[in-house]
Amino acid sequence: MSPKLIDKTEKCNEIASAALYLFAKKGYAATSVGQIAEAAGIGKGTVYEYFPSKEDIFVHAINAWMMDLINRMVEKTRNIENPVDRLKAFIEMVKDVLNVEEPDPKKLFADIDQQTFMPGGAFYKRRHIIKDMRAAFCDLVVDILLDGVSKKVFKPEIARDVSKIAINLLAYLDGICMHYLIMEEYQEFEDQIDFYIRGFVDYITI
Amino acid sequence: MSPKLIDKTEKCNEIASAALYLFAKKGYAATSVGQIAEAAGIGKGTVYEYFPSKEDIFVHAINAWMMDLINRMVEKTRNIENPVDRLKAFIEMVKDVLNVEEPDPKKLFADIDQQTFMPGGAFYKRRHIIKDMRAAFCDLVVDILLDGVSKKVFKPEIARDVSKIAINLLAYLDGICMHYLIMEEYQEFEDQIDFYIRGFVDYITI
DNA sequence: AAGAACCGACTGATGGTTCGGAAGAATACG
DNA sequence: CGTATTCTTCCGAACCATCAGTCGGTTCTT
Repeated sequence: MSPKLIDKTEKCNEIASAALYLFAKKGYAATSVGQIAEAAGIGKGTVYEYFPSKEDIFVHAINAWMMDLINRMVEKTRNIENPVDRLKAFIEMVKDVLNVEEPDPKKLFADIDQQTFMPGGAFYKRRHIIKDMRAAFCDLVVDILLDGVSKKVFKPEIARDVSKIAINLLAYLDGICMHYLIMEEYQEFEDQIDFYIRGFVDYITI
Repeated sequence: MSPKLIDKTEKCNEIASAALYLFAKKGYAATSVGQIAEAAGIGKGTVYEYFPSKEDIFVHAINAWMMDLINRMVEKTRNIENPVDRLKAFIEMVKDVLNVEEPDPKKLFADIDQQTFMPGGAFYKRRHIIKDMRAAFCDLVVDILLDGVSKKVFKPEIARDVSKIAINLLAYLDGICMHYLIMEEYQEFEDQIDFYIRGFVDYITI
């Protein structure tokens, strides 16, 4: 009637986790379902007991990865009292994400864009997932900024445009990270961010 | 001895141009060599008389596209006297690029990143092409800024950090364009840029 | 007639998805 | 207690579709 019961959710996570590692290592297209199965220690057919398609594995894996990322960022910056330090800690985390070697995050980013923009891509009809992720990052920055305003460290007038400012800061970080990933000069990358953030902090602090 | 002579270069450009249209419409992976041949009005085998591989078609097509883009930008901004207007004209062109409908540029950008970051990608071992393109854009911005300094419209002290400033501006534009492409809200996009540029111009003008 | 230009059928490899059935565990029954 | 039954879980061989790239031959120009 009801033999061997398995925690489907847990197994899904295991498969997605193994898959994420491969996606980050070789890219989505170059990773076959057979390799995912092998990495997860199961048979190819079994994968399809837990996911209807390769695309769904990607969506699940990326979703978990991004959620984890944003959670860690919120956690790490939550208890920093000084708003300027908190902002800088956030930026430091953004920089750190890029320097993970083994499962290479830049491949994940490239694949996410690909799957978001191409018709038929895994995220093409689930763009809301990507949008929600961006919104979560934006919320964190807004929170840091408003915290600074309430502590009388940042100018009160930035509260009015706080979401514009947050989006612009995130856009800059996005762009400069991309610049670094292409140009591959870490020192320049750090200098650029320092230069920018100095101006930014000057602009928002009282 | 020397029969039918064809302008190889010209034919290469024709094929690449037909290919670019398809790449921008359906993406690199979803475009087959057969479709490129059909679009160019030739047979599949003929394509291989002009290009050794599909990847080379992509490199050639993207190269031509980016060159044309940068040339048009230089051309359009060359004769604007007022440095602030010139800067704004440049930004206007960047915005315009995103709004080309038919051969969708965002798919090209996604494919370029893909082919640059993935081992074995068309640009993976030719990253210098992408780097050079970015450098060309940077040069244009630097030129605009220094022109403004020499015309006593922009602060003289920005000359020292002019290349840092240019890269940061381009990074911001990159990032905010990506933001727009994902979020798909044009009004917000324009407001964000306006907001940023107002601050930027304030910061650099005397 | 020589060689440049062209062509599309063919090849070979790849990889997502399906499927028929094996292995195993809980229950039902004799 | 042992056997049959039933349903879950697992599996990898086989199926199928898709192309990038090749090749042998045709057409065209000089």
